[in-house]
Amino acid sequence: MRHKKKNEFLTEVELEFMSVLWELGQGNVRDIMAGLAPERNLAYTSGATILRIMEQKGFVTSTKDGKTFVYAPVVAKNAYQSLSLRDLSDKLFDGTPAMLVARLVDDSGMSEAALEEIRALLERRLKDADTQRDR
Amino acid sequence: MRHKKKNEFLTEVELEFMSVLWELGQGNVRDIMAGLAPERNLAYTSGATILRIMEQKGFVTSTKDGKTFVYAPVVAKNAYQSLSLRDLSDKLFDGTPAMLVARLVDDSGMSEAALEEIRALLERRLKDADTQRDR
DNA sequence: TTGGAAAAACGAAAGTTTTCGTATTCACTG
DNA sequence: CAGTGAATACGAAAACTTTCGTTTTTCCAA
Repeated sequence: MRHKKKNEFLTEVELEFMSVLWELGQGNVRDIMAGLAPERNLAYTSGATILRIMEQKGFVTSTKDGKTFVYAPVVAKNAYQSLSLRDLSDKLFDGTPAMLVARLVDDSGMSEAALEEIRALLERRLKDADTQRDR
Repeated sequence: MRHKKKNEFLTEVELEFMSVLWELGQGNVRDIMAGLAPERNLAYTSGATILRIMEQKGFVTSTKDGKTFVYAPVVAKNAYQSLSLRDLSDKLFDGTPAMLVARLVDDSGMSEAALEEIRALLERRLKDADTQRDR
């Protein structure tokens, strides 16, 4: 017998929907389905079901506009990005984010400009840390 | 009706097993199960089934040692890391790896040491790029 | 050579995900 | 105020995941 596991992660389809919702800020079933990939042919009721489930799981909330539900994200995209990165780092990079960046930099063909940008970001971040420590 | 999707990604449990296998290089069912988290109590037959399925899916190969299967990874850890990063970047960071790193660095959970490590890495990478360009 | 231990083969059960059909509810208009 | 079109509610089917029990095979030691 398996015990029910509570998962803080979105499923594949849920992530599709949530991505649109992050983009829109909020929307009803039709709004959100309109934002999916065009080749995605999903029955209206399927979309409604997915959003209902997402609300059950606590990923979105809804308010009523007339008879229609308007959904909004509960989890911010930033927060979910962080969560996902921590998860990936733990599971696949021995919990060492530096290794993750190394792999990414080694094979994503990042432009020199992009690398510079990241380095600048790091320096700013490190300076902040110093300031904190020395205070 | 859903159409059968071929997934190049490991499931949760498969990743647990594969991680051990990457560590060991190769191993039989007992070897691999011994490498799982200690609190993981899994029947022997479960482990055997998981590895059989992983072989069906093409994630591992096996050779026989007497009556025992010895499994080895087909996909290298590096390659799988890259695949996973590309996937995450595509799905959650608009296909922009720099944004991924930015989020990682902004994430307050990172130690100063880890930040330093990443900066060192980037600097090395940038110097390499310069060397390439100036040649 | 054979009996027993260990491994493999197989199937099945329970949970999750994805999809959609049918039934019901609801708001508005004629 | 009833009818209709749109939305929700609900359940169920199909695929996939995770786990394990039972049966079969296989090696080897007494």
